[in-house]
Amino acid sequence: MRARLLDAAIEQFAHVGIGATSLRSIAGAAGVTPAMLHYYFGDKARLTQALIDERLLPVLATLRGWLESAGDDPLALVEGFARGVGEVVASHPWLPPLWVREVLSEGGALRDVVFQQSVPSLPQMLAQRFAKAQANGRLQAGLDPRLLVVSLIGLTLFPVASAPVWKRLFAVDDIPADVMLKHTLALLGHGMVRAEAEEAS
Amino acid sequence: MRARLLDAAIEQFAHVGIGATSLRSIAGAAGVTPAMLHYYFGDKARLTQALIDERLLPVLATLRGWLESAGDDPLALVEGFARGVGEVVASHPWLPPLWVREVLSEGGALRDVVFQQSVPSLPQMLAQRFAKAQANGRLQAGLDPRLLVVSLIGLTLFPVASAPVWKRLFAVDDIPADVMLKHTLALLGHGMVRAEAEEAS
DNA sequence: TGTATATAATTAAACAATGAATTAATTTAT
DNA sequence: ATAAATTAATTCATTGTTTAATTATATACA
Repeated sequence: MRARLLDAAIEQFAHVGIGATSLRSIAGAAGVTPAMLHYYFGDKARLTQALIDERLLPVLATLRGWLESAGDDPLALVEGFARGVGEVVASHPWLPPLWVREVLSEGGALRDVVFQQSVPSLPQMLAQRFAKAQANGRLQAGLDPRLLVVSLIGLTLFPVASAPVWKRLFAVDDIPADVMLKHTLALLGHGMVRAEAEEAS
Repeated sequence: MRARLLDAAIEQFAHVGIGATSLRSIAGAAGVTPAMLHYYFGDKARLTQALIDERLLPVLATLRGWLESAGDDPLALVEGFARGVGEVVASHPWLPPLWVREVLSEGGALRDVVFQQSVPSLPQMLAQRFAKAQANGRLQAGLDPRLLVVSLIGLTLFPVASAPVWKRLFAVDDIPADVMLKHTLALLGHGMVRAEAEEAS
């Protein structure tokens, strides 16, 4: 039941936002009484924290693991990232909307929490690894590593029939492009906002 | 006062979401009593509708106007788009977060309303115009117009010191890069989601 | 010009509905 | 029979909404 409550909660949090979600509707979606939420989590804040600890952070750790185990071959890196994002999004459909609403957005309720727990910025990691690959000569000189990241995103958005190489890299099985889109946008946004903030300080 | 209420409302709607914003906090931010909202708008739904009609749609029309008057010279098109987005975002800082939260996001409260009113997808318009420019021979063959759109976004996100031409195109005066980012993400997301939906049908 | 009067703008107060949070009682499982 | 799980019922704060009363603003008239 605890798990079902977490399921219902994260689904609604992602769909309409944390602030706009009532404990009643969460309990209702799980088919139980609102008192169950108090029984298992205490209050809304601790429910949210449980969601972060038990659902959000593990997923981010998974994505990070993909990057860390990808070596520094740029093509493997890109493919691993695309595939990893695709699989994660396919199995956790709540991630993109939740990320956009509550982490990426200004005033998002999870923004500080997620950032404080030193979740690494995935796009930043990607960019660093591309830079490293370039330093190792595995990336043709003159191609800015950052442009690679950009292309990664762009080619996730557009089905580019005229670029077969890229298309092969981004043929992430049967995951719809718009799902890929939303998640990639969210990830990108996350990293960019942080990068800007760090640059300013 | 009506205008000040709209200001306060759109600011909070953008910042914490429509569902999570109370009429009391809107009135409080405007320094008046909640009854003023009833006096001017009736209820929350009509307040939201007024916000759409009087604030959101005019801004979108402005952006569309820039595109329509840009001709089909690709460089002018890109520059005009970047400048237009920059100016709009600078004068309407609530647009990016509101767009991400309530239009782009699944379950966003403004999603259906905005789409129903046949707001044109800016990225789609951009892509079409690039295609036209390419057909007219003004764009070097082999460069997919869609990639241009992607690069436009990418170069808005990353300060690409190694690509002076692009950098010149995107030197949008003193508009911070992260502001450009958020809005571009939002615009992009809007267009992409619609494009995918139309492709599927 | 000054004053009365009507209209607009604003507040104060209150209502019903919903929300979060808690407690005690009841069921279910072990 | 003991503990865990679940519900019913309750409390208190907040929200959306409305009404009546009050203040300001404009308009008309002497």
